[in-house]
Amino acid sequence: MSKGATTRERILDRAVDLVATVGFEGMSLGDLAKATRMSKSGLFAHFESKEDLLLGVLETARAYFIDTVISPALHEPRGEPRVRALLERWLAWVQARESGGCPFVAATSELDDCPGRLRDALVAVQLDWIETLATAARIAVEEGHFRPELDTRQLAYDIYGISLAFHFYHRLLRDPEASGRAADAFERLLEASR
Amino acid sequence: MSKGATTRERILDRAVDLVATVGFEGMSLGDLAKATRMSKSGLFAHFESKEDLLLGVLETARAYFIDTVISPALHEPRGEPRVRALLERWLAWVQARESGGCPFVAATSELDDCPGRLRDALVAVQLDWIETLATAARIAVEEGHFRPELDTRQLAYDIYGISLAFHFYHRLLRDPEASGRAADAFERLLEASR
DNA sequence: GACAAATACGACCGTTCGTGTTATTTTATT
DNA sequence: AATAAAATAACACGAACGGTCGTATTTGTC
Repeated sequence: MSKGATTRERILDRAVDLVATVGFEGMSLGDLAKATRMSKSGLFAHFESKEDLLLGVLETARAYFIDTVISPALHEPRGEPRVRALLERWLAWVQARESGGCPFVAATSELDDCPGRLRDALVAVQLDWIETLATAARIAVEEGHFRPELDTRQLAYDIYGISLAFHFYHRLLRDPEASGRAADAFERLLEASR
Repeated sequence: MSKGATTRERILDRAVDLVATVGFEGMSLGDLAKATRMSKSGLFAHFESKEDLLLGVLETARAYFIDTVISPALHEPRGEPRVRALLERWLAWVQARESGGCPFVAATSELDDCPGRLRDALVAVQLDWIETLATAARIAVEEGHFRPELDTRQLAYDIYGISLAFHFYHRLLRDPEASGRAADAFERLLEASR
């Protein structure tokens, strides 16, 4: 891989963390230059615009999310264990990124009213995640772990809600019981799905 | 009331909408001046700093939230009807603010990592809301609508999750079924609480 | 080691940021 | 109608913004 591509990746890696902390709008090229110890112009030469950079950030975060949340969960046995792994990995993903939390959650509030490629990319990521949850639930129905008439898309919604509530309790309220609350809600949800 | 105080309120009213759309960091004094058709300096004379202005925005939004969500719900009969009213009014509150959604949700992602008076004020608002939910649930237990051993703080968490999932489905994904999903989840939650 | 290409740099553009200071207009009181 | 006070505007400031440009430095190839 060329040196340029390596640098570009290094920039994007740093940018993912920065964006999660200060948001998409909040990250300036100057900040990112400082964080990567490059000059602003040298850094910017790797991208054709700031939007292009931010799209790169989103794509990098997406790849990282797939690696740390989705792929490992897909190696769990089909059915309920896989559904369980998806939520648990997501909670761990939020807790691991101690500063900033989930970059997609952070991005949502700033982008939900800003039409554009960036918003489209974010919607795609979120729909994909919800689809992953629903599919895992459908497999759990096929495996006989869940009731046959279960509305799997509704289950995806429910899990999504548990996740978001955890994110807010944990990161804004700093509630030490956040993960306990999430676990409690999730277990009742699984119970009701069987 | 003096003219100055009137103007200050007018500014804050406009600022609440603007903040919900572009976020706390995203709203500049220039934007707000344009929106209120005032000069930047004439506007700024009503506040001693931008943080002071933003605190005013938060307080204004809080008062508005109490008027449109909490107070009407508290006029509903004690017990389950009141719990139901709280969620329904919250969903309506999000849908009514077509641009920006709930300003508190918008503010959370930007402020959860920024210690300061602004964050403290936001946490207070959210804790107050959660406490309101939990109290309404506790009353429903007293009234015999809900099971005596129900964990009412957990119920508040669950409702919080349903609300947030609605916010994201509705505003980011523009899912027309968002409110149906929320209603479905809520009815099951109530059922399980009886 | 020479040379072209890739990469990074410092300086700088016009604009906007938050925030002062000063002047002008509007309002309230006599 | 005159005047004091309050409210608004005009203007300037230094810093930071996204972005450009010409130049220097590094890199890979012969």
